[in-house]
Amino acid sequence: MPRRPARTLPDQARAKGRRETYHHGDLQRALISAAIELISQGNPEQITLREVSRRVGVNHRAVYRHFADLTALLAAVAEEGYRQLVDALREAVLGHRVSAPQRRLEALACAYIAFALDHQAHYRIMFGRRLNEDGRFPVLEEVVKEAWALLDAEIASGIERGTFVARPRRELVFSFWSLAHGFASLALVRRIRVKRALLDPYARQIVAPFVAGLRVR
Amino acid sequence: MPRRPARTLPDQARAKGRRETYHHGDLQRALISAAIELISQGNPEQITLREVSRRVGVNHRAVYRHFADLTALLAAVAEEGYRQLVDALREAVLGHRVSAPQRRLEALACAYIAFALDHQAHYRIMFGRRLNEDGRFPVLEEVVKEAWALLDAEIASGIERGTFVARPRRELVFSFWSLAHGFASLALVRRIRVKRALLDPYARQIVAPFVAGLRVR
DNA sequence: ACCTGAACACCGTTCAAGT
DNA sequence: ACCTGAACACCGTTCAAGT
Repeated sequence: MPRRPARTLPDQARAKGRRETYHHGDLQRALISAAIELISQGNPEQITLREVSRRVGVNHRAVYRHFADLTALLAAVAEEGYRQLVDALREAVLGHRVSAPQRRLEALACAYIAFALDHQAHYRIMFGRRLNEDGRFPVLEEVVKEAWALLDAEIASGIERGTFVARPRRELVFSFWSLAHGFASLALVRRIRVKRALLDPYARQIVAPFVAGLRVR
Repeated sequence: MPRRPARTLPDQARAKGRRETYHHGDLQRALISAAIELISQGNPEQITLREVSRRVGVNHRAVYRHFADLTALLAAVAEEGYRQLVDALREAVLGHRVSAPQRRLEALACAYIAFALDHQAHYRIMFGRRLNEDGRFPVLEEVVKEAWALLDAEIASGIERGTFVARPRRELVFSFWSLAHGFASLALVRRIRVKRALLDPYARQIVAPFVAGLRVR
């Protein structure tokens, strides 16, 4: 458990020996981190305002300084998750710069699904509920678009090379995303049972018909 | 709101003019129906033991006669959902008895996705959480297998006809299911925005690369 | 500006009873 | 057998205050 940084406690407070629960760091950041740590081995439902603030060491009311409500905190957690996902996907593409478009798509699918399985609760927060129902979290939408752009670039380059069929990219990206997300999501609820060690070959098999269908004939 | 069947109220109770909240019908069935009705226009989270029992007109403790806990009620709701899904899928296949295997798969995908969109909260209960973590609901697993069997039969017949590649059915079924579930699930959280009226052509486009990839070359 | 404390209206679940 | 009622330990959120 990360200790509160003993930074700028008001002198009065320190003198009185009280206010030990004041945070005075980046409380917003601390709350998000605590929430993510809280679910690192567990369920999304474990994120409650009260538990998270307890972990950070502040009154549960303090959360409302930085988040309008529980949904806002969850949106911030989701946002951070999408950022991590984008990083993971980017790394996967970078590791396959010289591969054929088909292999690159497979690598992308593997990275995507591995992320979901390795961050189960986090992934479920990212995709389990409509968090942005009223359009309150535009930044969240931005980060999602980054992930989208990554997939889109792969499809685009495959089409450009003449390897993939020249269907509208939008369709193909959604199709690929549905496939990867569907597999990940079914694996998370154990409708598909996969051993983590065998994930890569399994994921490749699942993606295979789609990738084959992309080939120009 | 369905009224309690005025059946076998104990005479004493009737005489005293109390016990009006006794149910004395098929309370189990009534609770499941009330739960499903409760979410027919709304979120899965609206199902609470207290609200459901309120709707049926019994004390919230009465639920525990028929369900071990909230999860057990949700499992029953999910079970009923899978039954309805199987019916919808079966109807779709029956409507396309004479079509080519590719068209039949497309029809199946459309029916699947339409079900998810038309029963959003119900679908999210079916696929949103691991309900059967401890293997407590074997019947639930049975119904899921029925859905599986339907998809499997389609793939099998396509392979048998020599239309689909002879890959292991397990792989192909999971791949198809991932695609359909992924699309449905992304549509539910609005990561994919589809107008309900345009669902069928849209779904067909999403499934197209997969179906193309199934073709023997 | 930032945090607290008490209060409100909800939960699921347990225990001990009523008919 | 079946249902109730009070109690417990949780929630998210609101209001009014403290420093």
